[in-house]
Amino acid sequence: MKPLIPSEAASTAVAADPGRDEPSLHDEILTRLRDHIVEGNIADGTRVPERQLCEMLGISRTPLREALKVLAAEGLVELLPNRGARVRPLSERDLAELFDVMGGLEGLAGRLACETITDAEIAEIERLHYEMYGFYLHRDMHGYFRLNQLIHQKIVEASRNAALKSAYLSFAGRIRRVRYSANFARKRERWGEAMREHETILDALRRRAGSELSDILFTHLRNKRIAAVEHLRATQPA
Amino acid sequence: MKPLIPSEAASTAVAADPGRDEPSLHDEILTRLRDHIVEGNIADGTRVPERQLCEMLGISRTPLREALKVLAAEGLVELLPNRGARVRPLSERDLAELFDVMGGLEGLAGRLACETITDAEIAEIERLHYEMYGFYLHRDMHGYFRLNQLIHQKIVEASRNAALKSAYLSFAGRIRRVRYSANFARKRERWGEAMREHETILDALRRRAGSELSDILFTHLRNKRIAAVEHLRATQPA
DNA sequence: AACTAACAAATTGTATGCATTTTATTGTCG
DNA sequence: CGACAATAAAATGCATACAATTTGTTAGTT
Repeated sequence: MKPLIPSEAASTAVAADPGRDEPSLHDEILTRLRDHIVEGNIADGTRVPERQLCEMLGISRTPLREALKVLAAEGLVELLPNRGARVRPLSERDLAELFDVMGGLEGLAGRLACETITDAEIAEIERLHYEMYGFYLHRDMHGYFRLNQLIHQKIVEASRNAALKSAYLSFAGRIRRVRYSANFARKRERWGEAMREHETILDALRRRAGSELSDILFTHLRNKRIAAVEHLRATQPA
Repeated sequence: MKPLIPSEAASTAVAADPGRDEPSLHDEILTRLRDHIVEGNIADGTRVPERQLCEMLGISRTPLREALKVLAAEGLVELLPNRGARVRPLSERDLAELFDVMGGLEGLAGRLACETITDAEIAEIERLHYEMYGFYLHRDMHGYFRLNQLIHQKIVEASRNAALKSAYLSFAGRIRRVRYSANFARKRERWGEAMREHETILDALRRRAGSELSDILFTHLRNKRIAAVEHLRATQPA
């Protein structure tokens, strides 16, 4: 038999300790459903009966409904009164709004990052930047996109603000589907423009020019917004 | 059944479907619980058994648990694995982070507002500003605070971004308790400083200087943050 | 007397069942 | 032949019931 280790439990007596509870069984369902939606496995506006999702996930309706409520709060699904849940369709307007919010959050992240970022962190971002530049030169869109995401993520992390990071990830999830396809369909000139913008981002970051960086990041995202909305309009002629 | 006035803050998760009545019974519970927590009727970290809340709200556990999941997603409560829900305690760090995010969101709102705001809307905000100035001169803290909130809200609305507004209201709810008391405890010199900041806000808004307004609003909220954290430190000596 | 271990009560997590509302089908009328 | 209405099927919303985990209490041992 496995003996208990009493001293172990006694040593962990901290009250306000973040990152203690996470391996919850219920969160797994939520994550799976979220991923399933974010990855676009359910078409917009499709009515999905609860039973169907239940047997797909191998669970009962109760935890599923709890997860759906959360996803509705996150804005991923729509909960109509007595008519069930649908994947929330993203209108042009929605997409534009979400990109602007992302721009605001990234701008904030950049501003905050400038307050406390270390030389090592900047060096790391520089390294990613040049790696991304390599993908750009080789016209490797996939690699470029991956590094691009990573750089933005690093900036958000450098802000040292968990609430900001959480909100950022939530909004990022909502535009994920469109974001991918929009980037891949991006025009050549826009790509070069984006690359130049990234150079100014890095420059402002090096100088710890928070306010300036905030502006640049917002504008950067605004340009992405324009490209994304154009792409949506082209692929989904409403 | 008694008709309920749909709360503004509750619109976070609600589907805005045109031409559809949404007197959902479940949203009422969510709103009531949220208000009950935001207004500080439950002390931080208190473990509240579900049954107790059930009979308090006169419902069963199922809809209550769904509401708790949503509130957890909003960051108002903490859901520990098999140990139930607690009101999420706000540490100094949490408070500082939340204020910074609010600053970022308000800065974004100001920036966006400058793009499309009408003269009539600016005139309305000017009116509120001078009304607030009156309260300031009469040292009417309550009136000042009310108008202050209203002005910030008007700027957010002028951004014409529903996603931003929703996120803003959500974050505002999380710091509401502290925000009230912090404002009332505000030092005199800080009050005057805040009033001057509001004048620069109005000035930048009149000139539609988006980037500038963004900076000012962030700094304004940063100053509020400092006051709020000081207040929390004074009232809750950790 | 203090600490540990086992037991008991309570609480949470999940599943199932019933009432209400919505959606699909079918039969009738214009 | 098409549209409407009544009925049937299905899905949602809520409540209750059961299983698993946690917490509080008590007895035993060193």
